[in-house]
Amino acid sequence: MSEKIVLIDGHSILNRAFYGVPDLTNSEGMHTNAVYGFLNIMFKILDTEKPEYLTVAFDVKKPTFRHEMFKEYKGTRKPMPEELRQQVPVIQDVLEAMGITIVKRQGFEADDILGTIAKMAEAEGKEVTLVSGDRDLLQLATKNIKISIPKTKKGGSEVEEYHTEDVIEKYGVTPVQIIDMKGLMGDTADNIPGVAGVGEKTAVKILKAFPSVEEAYEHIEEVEPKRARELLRAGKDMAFLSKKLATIKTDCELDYSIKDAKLENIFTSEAFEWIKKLELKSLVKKFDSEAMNKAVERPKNFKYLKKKIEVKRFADELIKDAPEVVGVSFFGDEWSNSGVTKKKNKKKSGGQMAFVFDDISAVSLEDESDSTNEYLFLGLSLSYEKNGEYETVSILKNDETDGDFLIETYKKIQKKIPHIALIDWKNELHLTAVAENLSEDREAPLQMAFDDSDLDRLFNKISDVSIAAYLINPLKDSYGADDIARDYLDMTIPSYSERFGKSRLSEIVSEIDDDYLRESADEEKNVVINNLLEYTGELSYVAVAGYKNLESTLEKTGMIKLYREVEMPTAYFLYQMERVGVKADIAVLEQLAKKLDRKIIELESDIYDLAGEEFNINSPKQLGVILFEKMKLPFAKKTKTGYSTSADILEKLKKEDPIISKILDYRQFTKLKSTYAEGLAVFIENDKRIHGKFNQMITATGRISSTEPNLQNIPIRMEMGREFRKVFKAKDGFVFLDADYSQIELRVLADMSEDEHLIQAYKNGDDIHRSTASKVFHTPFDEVTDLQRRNAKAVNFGIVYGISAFGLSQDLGTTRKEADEIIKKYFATYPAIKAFLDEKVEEAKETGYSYTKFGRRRPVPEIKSSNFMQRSFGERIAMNSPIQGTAADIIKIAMIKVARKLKEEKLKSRIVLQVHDELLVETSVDEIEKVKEILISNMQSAAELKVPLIAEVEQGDDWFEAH
DNA sequence: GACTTCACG
DNA sequence: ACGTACGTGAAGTCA
Repeated sequence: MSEKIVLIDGHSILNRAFYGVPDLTNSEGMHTNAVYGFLNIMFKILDTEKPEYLTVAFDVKKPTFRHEMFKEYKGTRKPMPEELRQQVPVIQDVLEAMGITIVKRQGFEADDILGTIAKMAEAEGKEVTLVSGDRDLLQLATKNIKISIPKTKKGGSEVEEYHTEDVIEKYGVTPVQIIDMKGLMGDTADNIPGVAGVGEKTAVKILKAFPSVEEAYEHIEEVEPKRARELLRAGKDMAFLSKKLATIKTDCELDYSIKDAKLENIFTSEAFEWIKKLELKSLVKKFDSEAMNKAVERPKNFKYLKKKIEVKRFADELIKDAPEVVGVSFFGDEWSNSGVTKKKNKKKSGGQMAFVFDDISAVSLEDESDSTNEYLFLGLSLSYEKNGEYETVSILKNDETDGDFLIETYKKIQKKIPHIALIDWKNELHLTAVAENLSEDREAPLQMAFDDSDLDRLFNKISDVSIAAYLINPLKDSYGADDIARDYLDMTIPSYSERFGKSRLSEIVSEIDDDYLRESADEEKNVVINNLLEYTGELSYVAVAGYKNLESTLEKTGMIKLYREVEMPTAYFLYQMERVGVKADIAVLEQLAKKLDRKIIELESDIYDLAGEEFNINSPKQLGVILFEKMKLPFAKKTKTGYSTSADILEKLKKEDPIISKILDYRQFTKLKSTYAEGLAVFIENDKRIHGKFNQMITATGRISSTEPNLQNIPIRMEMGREFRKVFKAKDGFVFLDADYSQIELRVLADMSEDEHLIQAYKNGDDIHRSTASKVFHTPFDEVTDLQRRNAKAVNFGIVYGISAFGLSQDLGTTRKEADEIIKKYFATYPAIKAFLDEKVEEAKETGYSYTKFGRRRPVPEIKSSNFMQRSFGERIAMNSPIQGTAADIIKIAMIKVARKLKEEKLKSRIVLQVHDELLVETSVDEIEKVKEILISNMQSAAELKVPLIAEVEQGDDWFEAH
């Protein structure tokens, strides 16, 4: 058996993959579909061919000789779409990471390179498989050179294969004659002109009689039919030029030798990194665990301390050495007390955060006495530089080295070390609190582990690399140790799930704990122990090794101030807010649930009666069939995977049939019951409070998000739903003060756009929507109608969202044309706003980012898309993000100012919720006036805008009353 | 796990 | 011609 070589036409296959695979992007907005398709095709070919050698050829985007000759023909070609162009260097990097030989040579076309190598290989007696998406290469087919053309058909891909005889069978000419064919008939795809008037039929006829174009012209008198003869005569120059253009060269001078293209293991760890970065999850399986775990470069010098005395000695020495910075990680599990499976964050994929979020349907492991503990502390790791190298020490919590002891040790170290680097400080604060057994007193969440007597000092001392990475790119979906290592240390470390699968860290620890202490572990256990300790060590190692790079990037991008003065304090006060929680009255919740239940049951039977049968009302699919097929209601308006039954569609059908309003009510009530009545109940802990999470590293714009449960979407707009705000109560001796900003986003717009009209209106304290209506519709201020005001309000919202005529028309219930008119009038009235929005779009196009007033940035990759819809989306993002993001910055600043003031004044009042433009403060009755003043003054002075920043405060015993 | 729907700012 | 408002999270259905 002779050896095999596979040659791939890089651009052609990438192109085919791009158009054959639906658009895919990773979490950063990188397009990956072409890369994904390319790799799939390549893997499939390698699987079937099992070659010894592999080479991929690419064109270089510079005019080559052959390009030069017919660039006037190729000049008409459409440029490559941006989404594809981005992927060209990526696939080359991936292939390189796989150790695959890539040939791209200035001055040569990929076709010519492939032709040359194919002939070279054939001459060496090898079997050649040439993979390309188009048929240009068929001329190279011989009995040793096979042309493979992958076809992307639904339900899997097929490959068309051509040796000499296959070409003859299909085209009626030999491979070599394909060149002559093209000389005669041309090739529209390649813009080869051919002889005018000669098509496939004639060309084949001629080439049946004469083996080549040259011979046909030599015996031109014998060419039949006569018409063809005349055409040939007229187009002689074209025929020869075309043939030349169509000829693939096989004698290029390449600095290439086949033995260098020897195919080795392509599933390298470098390639695995790429696959993870691109988030091509289905390809991950192809990499064996060896490739996954074999690091390019791995942290080393791991130590594990077990005895108290060892730890003490270590701490003393560390303090004596006094490194500038130490990486620290408190590790453990987050856990739930409710016995109910908590929902995980939807947005997680490849990497995970340092701690495991897993369900706890199983009986809790230990420590049942204190079921209010949300977190389980398991140990501590420290990492620092010594003699030019990093050393890392892990200590598991055990009977000797218990929580108190470890906290004491850490406190000692922290006091003497100027700088601490860590991953996800907020999480770590929770774990230190647990380690200290602060759980008894959650309302005084001042932890011993961190000296918070001087907050400025604290915020400057701590570096949270996760937050830094979020600021640098807020589009990622996780900022765990593995992510930081990959993105900033150029290092591969396994993610949590790669190491431990779905097990919780506490399970791993309890498995090995005793043996680890006794040093009596067998081989197998040692693997587990090492795995665990490596993992825990990496948490602090990555923090200390990565923080410099991250912080210098923050400096370069102008975000260091935002990081130090906004994000780090935010992390700290969010921790405090989570720890304090908000009181929830389960009795109110149960009452509401009962009320809803009664209504739901009633509605349900009414709906069945009206429909004439029972069905699942919650199934849009079944509902659609009932409404639009069985009941034949008109306007089965929208479809995607069926009929749309969304509220705005149903709303329009209300007068058609009484069933519609019943369904709308049913929807509303079941939503309230499942999401709020039942949903909230499971989160009420033993202290009668809900300790939701406020995530700082989720949103693209800088807002905070709320989960488990989401406390930022408690109903308010509908009467019935609004009742749920009565669940949230201030504890005894306290009331709620609820402070919210008035139209913060529009005020930010006024400030950033510097529009005089808007600024003046705000300075006057005018009703802003009325003012807009008055100006846009040329109506005296006092004569503005309700409709005009409503329309103006919708436009103001639209502006903030990144206006589009269609979106506005949807909202107003008018035509696109009318909406367009209104927008035109608006921009005529407020030219500075128009200029501002245009400028933001331009800026995003030029820099790739949107920026807030405080320097926070958001990448907008969509804005360069060749797809109209995507690009428009990018433009709206570019208009909205600076506004929404700046408002988010402002409320973060306000929150920090308020929380600091409460602390400085040693008040008992605490912020318990943040809802984007609102702060809810559980206020001690004796502090009401003071806190009111603190809220208003600090919120209003959070930013210097060109318009007044207004905050309004209300008071109540529950959230219903206070808002 | 994708898709719909709907709660909030 | 394209088919939408910006930013989130949770629950339910269905394959």
